[in-house]
Amino acid sequence: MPHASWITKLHNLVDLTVKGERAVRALNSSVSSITRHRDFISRLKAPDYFYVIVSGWAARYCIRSDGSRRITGFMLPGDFCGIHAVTHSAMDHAIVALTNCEVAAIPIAEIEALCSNVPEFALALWRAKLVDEAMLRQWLLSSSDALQATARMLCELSARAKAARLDVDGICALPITQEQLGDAVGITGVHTNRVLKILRTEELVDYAFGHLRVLRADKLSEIGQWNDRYLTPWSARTKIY
Amino acid sequence: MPHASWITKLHNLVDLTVKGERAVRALNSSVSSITRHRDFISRLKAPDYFYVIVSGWAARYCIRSDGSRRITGFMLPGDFCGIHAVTHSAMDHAIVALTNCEVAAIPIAEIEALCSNVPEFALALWRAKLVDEAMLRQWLLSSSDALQATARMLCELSARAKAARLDVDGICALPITQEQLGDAVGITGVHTNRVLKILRTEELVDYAFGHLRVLRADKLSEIGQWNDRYLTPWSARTKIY
DNA sequence: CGCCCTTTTGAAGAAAATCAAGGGCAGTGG
DNA sequence: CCACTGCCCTTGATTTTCTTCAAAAGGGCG
Repeated sequence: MPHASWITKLHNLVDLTVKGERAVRALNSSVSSITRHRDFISRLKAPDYFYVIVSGWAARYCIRSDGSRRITGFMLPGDFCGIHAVTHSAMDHAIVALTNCEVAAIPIAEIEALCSNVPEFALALWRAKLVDEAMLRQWLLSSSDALQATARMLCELSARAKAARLDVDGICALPITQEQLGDAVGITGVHTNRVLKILRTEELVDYAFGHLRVLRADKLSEIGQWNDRYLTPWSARTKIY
Repeated sequence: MPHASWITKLHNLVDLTVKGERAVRALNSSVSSITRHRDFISRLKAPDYFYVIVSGWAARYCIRSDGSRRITGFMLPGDFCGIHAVTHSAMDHAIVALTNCEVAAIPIAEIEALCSNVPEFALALWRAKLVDEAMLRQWLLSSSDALQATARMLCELSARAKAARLDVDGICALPITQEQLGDAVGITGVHTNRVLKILRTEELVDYAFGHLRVLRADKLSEIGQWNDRYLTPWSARTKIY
């Protein structure tokens, strides 16, 4: 069960041994296609499987009482979810396919066995969760300033797309609407549009529906008060920050 | 090494067996006193120990480039931290004592051994982390409305204090300033004050420095769009939401 | 072509930040 | 004992930011 992007992700997370990689590839899973806008993990119940995104983009989200939506995390190919299933916990949020997706569903028992037999896999799960959490903290951190929050979001998505090798010549797919981006940043779609206009006219990014190219990574990071440390906190850094 | 509040917390998280509880009590740890406003886990490096709050309040926080602070999580007696140490990861944030605290430092190796020998302890760590993450999502959800966010925060803190048995006759200690509360809610101290005034004049809470009593839990929950599901997602609920 | 979805822009209004100043209370020291 | 100081709470006035409401323009597709 290859799913190259997942293997890439795991290698980014830990030193996956040959034995470990073999065990991951040997997992039973069934891949299904999810159409755009459909939830594949719903709220209030424990998910039935552990899921890995094979292709497409998904998002964690909650609906407010006024009907508005807040996206609390993006999931790219190689990303996985379903820890709630492992801990027999009900979801406090749902996960929706933002684009048409292929997702691999893996039985919980297989994941549990893998955690016991391949220690670095358990470590990978922990690290991935710590990164998820760090991203949430970063989102909270910049949530008070729309320009900063948007710049930060573009930096983060661009970096994650690069890490997942989803970019080609510096251009990465960003198959989401401005409204969806706003739902994640915490601002309205209208305001997202205005903020993106600033970033474009300042020639910091080349953005249009479907793709993103960061033109001035230095400037964009500065505006977004962003750096990539929190995405791989386990890697030794020689740089002084 | 009792630390009753930690045992209580673990029992809230999982069905801790007698053997498991004995193993937890047998842990080696050294308790130290942290004076108010001092960091006991700093940013950019992996913590040296796994920590359990014995008494006092602590908080996870980040500093923005303009010098302002965002609190991204409160820690009450019984709460623990240090997963970054277990995964050999650098912290993306720091943890500060909001009041004078006693914290128990437990060597990482002891925690790792406990995870191997007491399966429900490992599960407890996972569940606690899922709750931390759910809290962050909730904070993000309500971050656009100060009244809602503040009401929600008071609901959450009150519920957590109750769960940790820190309340007496419905009054729980809340030993933090309005500015600290604002740092957590994501608004200025001045605005926090105005919002609290509303909640007080509406007679929803009895709040003053040091203590909180929720007078109208129903109303407060409604304003804060809050319910306690995300705090214990593993417990079967018969209620229909 | 016409429809739907998305983007874009304008104008008015609401929410929160900022700036500024005063007040209460506890601890400190003359 | 009382002035002084520091910290926190409180309130008012002004300004900035973002939302809301509204409308029009672009683009892909049956």
